[in-house]
Amino acid sequence: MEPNPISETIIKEGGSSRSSAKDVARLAGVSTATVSRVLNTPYQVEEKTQKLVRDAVKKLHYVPHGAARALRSARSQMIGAVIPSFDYALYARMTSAMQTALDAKGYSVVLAEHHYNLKSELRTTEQLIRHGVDAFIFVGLTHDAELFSMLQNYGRPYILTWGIDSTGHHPSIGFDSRSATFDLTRHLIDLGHKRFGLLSAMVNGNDRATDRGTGIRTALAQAGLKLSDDCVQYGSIDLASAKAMMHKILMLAPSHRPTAVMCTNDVFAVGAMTACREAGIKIPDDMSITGCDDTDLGATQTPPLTSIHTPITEVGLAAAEQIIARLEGQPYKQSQSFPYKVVLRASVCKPAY
Amino acid sequence: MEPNPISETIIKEGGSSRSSAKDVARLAGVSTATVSRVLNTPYQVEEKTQKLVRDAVKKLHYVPHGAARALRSARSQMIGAVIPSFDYALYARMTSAMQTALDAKGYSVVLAEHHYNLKSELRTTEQLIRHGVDAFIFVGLTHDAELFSMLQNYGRPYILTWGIDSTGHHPSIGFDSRSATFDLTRHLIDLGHKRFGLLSAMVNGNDRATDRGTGIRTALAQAGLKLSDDCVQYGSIDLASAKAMMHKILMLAPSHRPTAVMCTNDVFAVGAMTACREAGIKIPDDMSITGCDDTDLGATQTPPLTSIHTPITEVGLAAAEQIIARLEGQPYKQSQSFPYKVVLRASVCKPAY
DNA sequence: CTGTTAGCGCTTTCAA
DNA sequence: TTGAAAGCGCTAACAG
Repeated sequence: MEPNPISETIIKEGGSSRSSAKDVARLAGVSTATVSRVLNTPYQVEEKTQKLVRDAVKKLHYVPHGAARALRSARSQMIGAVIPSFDYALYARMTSAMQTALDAKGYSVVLAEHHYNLKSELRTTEQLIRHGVDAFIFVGLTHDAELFSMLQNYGRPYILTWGIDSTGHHPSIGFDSRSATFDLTRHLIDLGHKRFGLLSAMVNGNDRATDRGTGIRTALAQAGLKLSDDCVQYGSIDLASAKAMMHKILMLAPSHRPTAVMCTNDVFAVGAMTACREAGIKIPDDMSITGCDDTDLGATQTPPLTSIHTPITEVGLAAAEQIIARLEGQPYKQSQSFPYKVVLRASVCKPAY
Repeated sequence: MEPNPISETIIKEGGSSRSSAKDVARLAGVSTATVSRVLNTPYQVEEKTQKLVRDAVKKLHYVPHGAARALRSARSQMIGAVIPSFDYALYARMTSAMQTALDAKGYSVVLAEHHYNLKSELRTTEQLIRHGVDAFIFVGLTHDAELFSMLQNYGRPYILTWGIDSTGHHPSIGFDSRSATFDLTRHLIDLGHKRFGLLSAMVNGNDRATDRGTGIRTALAQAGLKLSDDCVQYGSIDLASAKAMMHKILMLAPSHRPTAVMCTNDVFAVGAMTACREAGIKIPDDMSITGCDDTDLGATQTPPLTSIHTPITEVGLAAAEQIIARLEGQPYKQSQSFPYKVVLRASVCKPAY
């Protein structure tokens, strides 16, 4: 008996192994090229043939092989998001916004954290390039120099977020952190505060924290004030570390102790509030406290935290749109700035004299 | 003049386009097969040759082409994490834990959200399969039936998290939500509460919310109590929605109004606290409130929120380890359960009579 | 509008 | 221990 080609087809249909374009082509009675066309450039194929192919695709549960497509077309449809940390609500929210926008256009998000370490960011990005990621979104303007040469070398478009690159070297989407904290500091100065404290994220390679600090110092300097060294604490972004930092400030002699403590993020501010509560220090009467990023964590405190609303969803969406525009050769803006908003709440008031 | 093959090599070295195994082979004076061996099975290559190749790799900044490798070896080293939402702190934290563990083993995490929609989860997973993702981590036990057949069809290993599959059909890593809320409810009953309220996430396809509700109802039933319909509210997981839900409950006649409101997550609980504050209802004296997941958001409230500490970092790490074990054919446990912990804080007390 | 053919960059036999 | 050569599944160029 001759082997029957039809029975082979039938076996394939029921089989549980992955079906290929070849299988679809055979079932539909066309060539693999036509299968590819139906999926990628359907307008080049006759309606009737399309239906034939689509039916076969459905029947076989055919899903094109991404790696093969990526290899052939040099495009993987994957965007890398390289983020400092997932545990900070705003980074998570930005990623979420990006993912939604990219998913809608058929791109997938490949995710990596670098835990505020620029060398780790470099290594991780290299990994992603190796995995075939087409383009990148980074947080912040400061990065390892090698990062940019690597991206250039592999022809990978990228966008920096959370800041605006005034040198114009890199495409960027963000907001003016410096001016935001400047404004907020002015407000505290206007209330009559003279002695300030600062809880800051480690500034090493973290331009968001650096800029936020700079905005504060600039405003103080203009008012003839300054931050004394023992009123400035640096730490990692978690509540325990924030409490410890604030505790140190509360140990200062009352005549030295700040009447307002500003924080480069809401987590620090909430940790500071907790430390004050535990020490019996009243907020805002004995101590004014401000945060940054306007998270739910801060907004729901008692009293609610004064903060700066950063336009992070907008940044995430814009970054997604722009990276697609670059990838698809459409026009795009070199840099975009979104407005922040100072949100005054009951965690600040005039200093007690 | 003859074209000079050496100058061609020199040009390649300085060029900015991506270098391939061929380029490395040429520079090292070996074949591409040897380049591949040095990178993947170095013990098969003589030390001296290895050095030659590695030097060339460094000089050319060679990074293997992931798609080509994936195509040839049918493994992309990418793990898909399909998560309900990034905006919920605990999912972000789990993803973070997974990413750290997977990154250490050379795997990348590809991320997707489905916004609590199982059909969207199915579509998104198909996308990821198409992109060549090797294996998957999902949240929850309830999924579209087609999801499992698709995974089977494409031979993709997966793990369900945040729950324990008692049927043994699917590998799972999680904790016993039902028993956790049962315990907490018992505590409130012991305090003397008789009228309960519940703020729950939409239970449609969300087994975490379903189980949490079941635990509560079971404990109440055992004590001869029940949830009256107008004391149960369903909504999406954000503060505004939570406040609105709690507001409805506060509108009930005082004789009908619950003395304790339990929530299937901390966001709801904090929204409920806010609503109470705005309505002048004292917590815990006039109203006891409980959450679930023990987030910073709840723990830093005034008064601090009673909640359930869910072992989510452990789940994330274990899921990462297990998925690698499956992928690499090592032994693994079919299902793992981690202990939760009820965390009693000042947001609950005896009911006022 | 559709089929044929070549080849993306790598890994993996098979031979030497 | 190494090289030559085949081919993973797909898309793009070229014919027809």
